[in-house]
Amino acid sequence: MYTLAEENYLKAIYHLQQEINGGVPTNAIAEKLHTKPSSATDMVQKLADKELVSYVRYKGTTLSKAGRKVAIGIVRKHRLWEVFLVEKLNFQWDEVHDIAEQLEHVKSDLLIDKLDQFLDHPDYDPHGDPIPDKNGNIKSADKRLLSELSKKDQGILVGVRETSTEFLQFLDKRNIAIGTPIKVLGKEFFDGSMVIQVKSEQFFISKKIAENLYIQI
Amino acid sequence: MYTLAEENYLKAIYHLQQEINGGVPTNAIAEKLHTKPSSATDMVQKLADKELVSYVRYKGTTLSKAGRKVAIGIVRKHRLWEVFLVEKLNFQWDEVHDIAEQLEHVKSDLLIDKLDQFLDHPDYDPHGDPIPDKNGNIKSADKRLLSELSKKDQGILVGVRETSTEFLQFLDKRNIAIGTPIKVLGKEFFDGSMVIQVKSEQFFISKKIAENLYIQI
DNA sequence: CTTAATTTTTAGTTGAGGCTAAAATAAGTT
DNA sequence: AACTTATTTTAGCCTCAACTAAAAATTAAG
Repeated sequence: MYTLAEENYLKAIYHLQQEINGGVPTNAIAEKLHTKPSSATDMVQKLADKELVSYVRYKGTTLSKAGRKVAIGIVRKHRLWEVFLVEKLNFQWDEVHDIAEQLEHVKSDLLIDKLDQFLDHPDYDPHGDPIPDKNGNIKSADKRLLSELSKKDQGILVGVRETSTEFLQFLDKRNIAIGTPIKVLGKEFFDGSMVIQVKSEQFFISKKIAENLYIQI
Repeated sequence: MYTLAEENYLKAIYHLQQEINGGVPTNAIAEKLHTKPSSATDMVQKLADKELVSYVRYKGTTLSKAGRKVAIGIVRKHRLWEVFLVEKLNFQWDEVHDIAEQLEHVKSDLLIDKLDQFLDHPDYDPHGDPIPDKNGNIKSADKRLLSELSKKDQGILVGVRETSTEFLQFLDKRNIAIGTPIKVLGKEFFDGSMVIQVKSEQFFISKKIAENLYIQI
């Protein structure tokens, strides 16, 4: 069994690997976990001793096969609990992250099996992120960032990259949710801002917003 | 907020106070938490500093009002989660204790409110223990131990004192569950053993068994 | 290609929560 | 009352996972 801290580090490294190619920098890990670089160095060295990551001084950290397995297990639990909170307990999608962050560390394989069954084996969590199956396989839809689309492109919102309350409520306020069709009406080369069509309304959005929305064409 | 260890100590002291009159002995706390007496001394001193218990050297520990409030909060969470596990996820009543022991430490008042609502405000957990309400009030049925009854007394099983897998499976095997009517057919003065009638069957049970079954007459 | 800035690591502390071994107090017995 | 036994506490130490301050390695800039 792994400690709370170990699980959190492995999960953080896993998520950072999705965004960065090559080894994950120690500072990036520290920042994600709101801790100091020296603490992160300490922990990745311990994880390397346990063969959960491979770590080269000054070069960064990558998950080993065993480490990835642990990380994906945590991600699976996190996302299943999020579905539970939204679908069964009627939480809003912007309220569930912190609670799922606690629930994901509860240890019982049987519990997760039964929860998965109770929720009818969902494929995606409330933010559109895929839920790994029992064996760690992840359905990866070929989505892309809204910011990468061009004028006249259109598709369906299938996920969000940011899950902060502020961002999710920004979307709620504009009636933008997972499954909502979105069309690019215009794109400004200078700053990457866009005008998009959402149902019968048009919105101006900054590049920063567009970089946090995943669209399936 | 309280640490995991603090919560566990407060809960243990709470449960021990139900069984013992006067201050709870340090050794009893240590035994309940599978830790050493010296560790227990350490912790109760810290809890006393925080005014969660009152502690007198060599005399024992009792919960303060604040400490009791915390303990009852944990008990409420534990029992609600047990109901969830049995009613919604189809766990057996002997499987839920360890998992609830983890879930009880998840911190979110809103979560517990919503869980309580989802479960339709249950009054008792799967072992027949009352679930404290949001304000810490507990419905106390006037139950008594089967071992205290005499020949020809009868009543309904409303709770169990032990919650170990072994004991609960012992009951399952004999089709004895919460709500089952039980009648004392005979009682041996020498060792406190009994013969009881359960539905159409009769069982011989030792004093130890009878001391762990709560009956409402 | 040397210096400056940045990133990362090392060394040494801290606090929580355990432990062992030894000392102190309380309780029970002659 | 004195001695034995059981309980409880103290003292000192350990591990985990954080921290600060200082050193070292890497990268960027002049």
